[in-house]
Amino acid sequence: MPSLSPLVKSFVSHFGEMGSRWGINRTVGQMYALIFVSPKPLNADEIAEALEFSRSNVSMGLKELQSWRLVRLLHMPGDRREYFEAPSDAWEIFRTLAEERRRREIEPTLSMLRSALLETPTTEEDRIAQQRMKGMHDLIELMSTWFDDVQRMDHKTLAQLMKMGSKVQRLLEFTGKMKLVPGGKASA
Amino acid sequence: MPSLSPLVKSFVSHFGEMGSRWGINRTVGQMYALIFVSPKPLNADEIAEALEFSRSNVSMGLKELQSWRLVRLLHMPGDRREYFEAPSDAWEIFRTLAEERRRREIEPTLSMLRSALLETPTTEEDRIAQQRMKGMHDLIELMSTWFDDVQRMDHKTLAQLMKMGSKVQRLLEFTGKMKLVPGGKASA
DNA sequence: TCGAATTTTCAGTAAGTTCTGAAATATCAT
DNA sequence: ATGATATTTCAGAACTTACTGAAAATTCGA
Repeated sequence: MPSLSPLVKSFVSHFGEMGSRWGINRTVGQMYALIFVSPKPLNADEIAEALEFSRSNVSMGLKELQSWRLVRLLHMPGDRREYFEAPSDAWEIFRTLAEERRRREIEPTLSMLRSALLETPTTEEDRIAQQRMKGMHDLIELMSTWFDDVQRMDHKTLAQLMKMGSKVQRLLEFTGKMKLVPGGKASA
Repeated sequence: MPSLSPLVKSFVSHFGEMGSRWGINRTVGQMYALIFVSPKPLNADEIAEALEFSRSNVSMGLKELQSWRLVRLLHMPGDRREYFEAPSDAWEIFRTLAEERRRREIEPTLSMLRSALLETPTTEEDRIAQQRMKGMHDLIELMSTWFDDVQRMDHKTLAQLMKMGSKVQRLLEFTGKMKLVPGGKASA
């Protein structure tokens, strides 16, 4: 993997920048980008060489990418080194990211909010604060369960739905005038 | 705003931590949390005192929050100081955040990907790299326009839709068997 | 078990960021 | 205009995070 093509170089460096706006750091972002576009799995030395990072930095970075489940570890027959590849399906990546962020950010926030909502407010200030926290809690929870739900749909349906965009609204209005038969089939 | 209640304190400090996993820094996260739960608009001195930050740090932080459009500047009659409040509607906050992230992260990424896709790949490696970038580009674009669309729906409908979750799928399957009349109404 | 190949750890340093106090600037009532 | 009040800027200090090289640990074939 010696000297990257300009195409790959610009992709890699963009992900470096973006990564650092995100929780992930610049070099880790670059490592991910490199693995993502690589036609074959890469080992740590190849990554270190291509990006000119120290071997140990690459080792740390790979650990982090694994903790985000963004890369998969695998072995090549007859080679003792560890190789890494990234899923190339964008939907899958998105799902993984969403799940991890949920676990790391959403869940802790929900649980903080829930315990705040259990307190009995003693002052008017606290009453109002709690009210706002409730609004935030409810929205996060709504989105969260929606996401769970939707995540279980297959790509095709999901894509179809997204392409409809706000047209679902009309559909919704229309079907509001029908009764949905309990068995799961609708009838006019 | 002297000495925060424990309720507010824990909310504020959680947002400090969370903020720093995000692009925003710890103190800015705390300032936002404080403004969000406050029953009335706050001025810079009140924030500095409540959180024990230097006045100048508060000034910088408020600038940043304004740049994210998370707080609104306002004046109190007969008071020369600037006061800040945060929208308390969680949906509105969510929309604002989504718009800002889109502008700062999604758009630049899309444009990087688009220009990468215009290149004619010279090697097999680049061909494959480009193919993966295309997958990523298409997904981001799909989500992006979907988001635009959905954002224009009113809260009620959106909430209704989200509460349905994956049940929309059934609806979709069912209506797939109907013809949608061009005029905008559906008929069986 | 040995030792070569590979990966991980970690202390120290480099680089980057956040925060402060002091000074500069702006705003407004008089 | 003046001065009192409010806000911003900015250089440097304090703190945090990222990165490296060297050493330690692990793995595995022979």
